[in-house]
Amino acid sequence: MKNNIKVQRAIHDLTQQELAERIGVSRQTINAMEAAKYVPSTVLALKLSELFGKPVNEIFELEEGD
Amino acid sequence: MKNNIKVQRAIHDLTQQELAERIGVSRQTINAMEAAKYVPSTVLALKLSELFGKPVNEIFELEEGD
DNA sequence: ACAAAATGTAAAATATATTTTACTTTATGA
DNA sequence: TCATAAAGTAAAATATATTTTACATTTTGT
Repeated sequence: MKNNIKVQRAIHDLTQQELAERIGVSRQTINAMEAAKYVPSTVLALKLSELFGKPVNEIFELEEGD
Repeated sequence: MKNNIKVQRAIHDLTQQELAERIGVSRQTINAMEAAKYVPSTVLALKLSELFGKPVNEIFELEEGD
């Protein structure tokens, strides 16, 4: 699964730290998520969706092998 | 977080077992997910989205306390 | 160039998703 | 009614998300 969190974060001019605080996770979680190092929960995906004003499907996308 | 998986499953006329096989999880995972007993991964949400032809945001929704 | 902020990364600890097995209860069709 | 499929549930085991702490590297502004 891939995502465009880094782009969305740039659009909304947020640091990883700020984004982390807004959705209630650690900075490392944001960092690892952007690097697609693991699969976040659906609650996190929905929170990002809400904050960015974008559907989950436009932030996250399935890849081969998922 | 709440969801309408049970309804979607009815629309597509699938048993929990069949749905589980389609998206590659156990039947208990589907059952527990319908009962909102835990938060599934974003990959699962996207697979349901793909199978049901519905955006993740129309299958899952945040609630107070999430 | 310097200082400070932001980002990348990693290991250990903890919380939680998911599986497996197994049993019970409920719905469905002959 | 009887047999069977489907759904509900639970405990233990395993995999994985997330946090915490800590440090290295890169970026940014002055």
